Amino acid sequence: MDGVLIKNLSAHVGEEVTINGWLYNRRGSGKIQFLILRDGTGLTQGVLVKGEKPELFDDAKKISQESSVRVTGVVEENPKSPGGFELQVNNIEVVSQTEDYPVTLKEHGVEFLADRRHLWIRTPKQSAILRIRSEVEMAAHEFFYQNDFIQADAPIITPNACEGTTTLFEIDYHGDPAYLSQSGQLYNEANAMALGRVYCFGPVFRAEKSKTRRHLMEFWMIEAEAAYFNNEDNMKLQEEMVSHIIKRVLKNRSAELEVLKRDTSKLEAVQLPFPRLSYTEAVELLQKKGHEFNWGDDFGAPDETVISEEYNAPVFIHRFPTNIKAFYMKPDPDDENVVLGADLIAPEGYGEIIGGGQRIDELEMLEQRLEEHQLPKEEFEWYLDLRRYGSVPHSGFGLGLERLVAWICGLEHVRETIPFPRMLYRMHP
RNA sequence: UCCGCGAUAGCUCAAUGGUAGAGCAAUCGGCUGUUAACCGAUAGGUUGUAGGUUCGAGUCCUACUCGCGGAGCCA
Repeated sequence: MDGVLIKNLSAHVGEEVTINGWLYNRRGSGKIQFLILRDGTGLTQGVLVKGEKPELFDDAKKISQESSVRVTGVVEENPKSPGGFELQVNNIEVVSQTEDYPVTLKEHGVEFLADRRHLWIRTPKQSAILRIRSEVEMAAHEFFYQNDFIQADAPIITPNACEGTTTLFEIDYHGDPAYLSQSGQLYNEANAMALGRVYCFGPVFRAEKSKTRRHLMEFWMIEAEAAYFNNEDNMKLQEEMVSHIIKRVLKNRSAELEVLKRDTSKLEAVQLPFPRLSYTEAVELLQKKGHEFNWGDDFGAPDETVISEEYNAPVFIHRFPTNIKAFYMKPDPDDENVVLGADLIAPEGYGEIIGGGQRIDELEMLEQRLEEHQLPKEEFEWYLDLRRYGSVPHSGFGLGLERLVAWICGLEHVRETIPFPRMLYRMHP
């Protein structure tokens, strides 16, 4: 493919180049027109003057919104053009003419856009979000590699529930029931005993009928697990990762954050270390602020928002009551009523973005927990083997990619952070 | 699953129980530096579905469908 990407136009001033893209919009008067072009890397404009090329000028007038075009012209610097550079057009090849494009540049409602998600993602705001999502993903991979983690992906089809609590999507596995994974954690633990420090990154599925701005039925989770890490090591790893991701997005995606009108001072304010609050301290904070809350209850979304508003960085809440957490969470030796785990709550009311903790490494205690949670022991024999053969203290966490991206982008809803969201009552297109 | 709100032109929205309208998009025309360009004209409707109240229903009532927001659960 010949051509230059719009984001690289600044390196070609004075040269004739070809942009391979689509007609985003057209403006102009009777004698001059501006073709606003997009190619996925940005926007620029092609300029046509009637007096110079009357035939090309008239042909260009017939090109409709979102037609695919290859536009050739000479690059000039111009502050009035989107991106600061424009093309003095010499030739246009219409690759495909579009008829009746449904998504206009004016206002649309959520339902209309969601039904046309495959076209909605072409708009500047949506493509900016998706570029930031990609940047977050790359930053996470980069962070893990810099810290000697190996990517070891977990299976998506699983024979049983990971934690036995959440509702699962059931599938027919050649006659046997199987389930779409809600977490790669148990497999991560096995991989960590083999490779030391591992992470997996993939889609997970929750069939629960959650209907809020923070929930998807299918979402992407970055999960890490490290042998010989205690809960403190684990929290340190998490805050360094989140900090690394934010720094890289600020550095490489400032143009996209600007398209989203994101107040980046909120992101720049995030400093290490993140504040740490025990569950008990968090309960006291809520009570002090006049909220009714009893020790032993789990936090709801409004409670998380109240706590997060106290800080301008994500905040860890650690040592939750043992009986509201998953079966594999290790009790604190100093207080068996609480576990060595922590949730990371994002600022500005975005809620929990990470859940993690130290895992039970003693065989007997884990067997007892499986029984208490009424989980089928035979399905977990392989998991118990990890405690039989060379068990070590280990910790890990899972980060919800969409919630992190929603916070970084300052979005109202996680549905815009993934190209094709799967939500309660909506899985088209 | 529960609570609340909504559905009118392609889109975004108006319309005291009394002739369904505007902006944008579309189509046609005008305009030599536009920035969701602008200006003029044309066309565009079984008011989500079914029933009810009324002389008369977009408007009031009932049911249903679909959507949105929130709760719970979680990331």
